[in-house]
Amino acid sequence: MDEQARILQALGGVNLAGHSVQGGMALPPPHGHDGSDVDGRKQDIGDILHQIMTITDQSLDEAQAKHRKHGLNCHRMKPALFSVLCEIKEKTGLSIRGAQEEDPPDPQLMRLDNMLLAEGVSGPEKGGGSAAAAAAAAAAGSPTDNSIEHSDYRAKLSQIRQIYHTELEKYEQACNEFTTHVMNLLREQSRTRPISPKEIERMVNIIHRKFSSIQMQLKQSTCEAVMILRSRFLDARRKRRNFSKQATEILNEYFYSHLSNPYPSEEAKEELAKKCSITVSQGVGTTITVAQVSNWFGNKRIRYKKNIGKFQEEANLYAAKTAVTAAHAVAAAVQNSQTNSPTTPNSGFQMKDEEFQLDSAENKNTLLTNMFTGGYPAPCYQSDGRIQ
DNA sequence: GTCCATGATTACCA
DNA sequence: TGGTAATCATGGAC
Repeated sequence: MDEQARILQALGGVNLAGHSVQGGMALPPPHGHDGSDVDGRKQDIGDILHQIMTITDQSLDEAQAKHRKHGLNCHRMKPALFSVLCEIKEKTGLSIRGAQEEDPPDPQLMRLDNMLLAEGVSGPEKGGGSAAAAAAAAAAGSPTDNSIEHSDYRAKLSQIRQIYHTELEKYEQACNEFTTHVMNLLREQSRTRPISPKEIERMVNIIHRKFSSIQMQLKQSTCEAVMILRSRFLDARRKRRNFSKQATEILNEYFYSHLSNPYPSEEAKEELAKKCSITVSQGVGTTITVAQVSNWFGNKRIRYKKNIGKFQEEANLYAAKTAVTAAHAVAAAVQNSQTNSPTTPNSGFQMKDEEFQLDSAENKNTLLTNMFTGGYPAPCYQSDGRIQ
């Protein structure tokens, strides 16, 4: 069965504008005739169908050039045939839509959206991702010494956010413009060829899907930029900062005054961390955590043990400093007529490493010698080894 | 750019 | 679980 015959069959049962129905085919009576000339009408319909089928195979310009468009539009059979063609096309379109619509949400897109939202790039601006920056910094173990880095991070994140939104706006604008253009074209063409509103809608959806994929690329690039930014600014390893001079002095004082047992307890570590962090409020240092104190002592023990000679001068220096501090304390005590007899520093500690014990014992002698040749009394120590 | 100092990380051990 | 040793990676002086 050829196309024309199929369409003619499809016309069966369709009432065209309330005209009479004959033999399953609704046909309008020819103007000025009684409608008995069936063969003539069939020929008429055949002609118009042929013209329509031909014109759909041609470009609009080509069709217009041949003045067919106007002729067809003015043909008395055009509205009826046109609506039938629309109906057929609608049925075809439905079967295509059934396979294409109702796509599940793309999990990759969802991940990207969630990440952009969490980083403060998309969604409402909430301080440019400072929460994310703070969370990452806290995870890195330095909770409050990141104000400068945070401001840099926020500035960069704000730039990313701005670029993202600008690009997104451009894409949306381009999408809208293109959609409008295509819709206008289709509406224009719908006067000539059978294009239903649903088909236009389907085309719009296709366009939106295409632009969505472009948007996804934008989101992916933005996420990558944020990840790079995070690793640059917030990665703990990259963010290593030397401790302040004051903090290093505090730690060294403790280390050299506890040389025979340089293993501060948790309480001592906390106290040291607190003492070191106080310098922050004076604006001269960085906050130091208990974990960092542990790291520092770990490194110090290893490096001291590896090269005692190198650290000898430093040890003497801190021994002298400790002695001075202790002398002041003792002087104050004497003034109060409270005669507390100082205990021997570092007494009663168990060494964890025999080799280290020997080295430290030698050094301890040096320290004590320095203390007493300098005329300073030994410092007072608490039971846990802390200086009073 | 090189070199050294140093804070952080990791694997391993007791 | 805390300490050691090796190593990485960065800061800073030169």
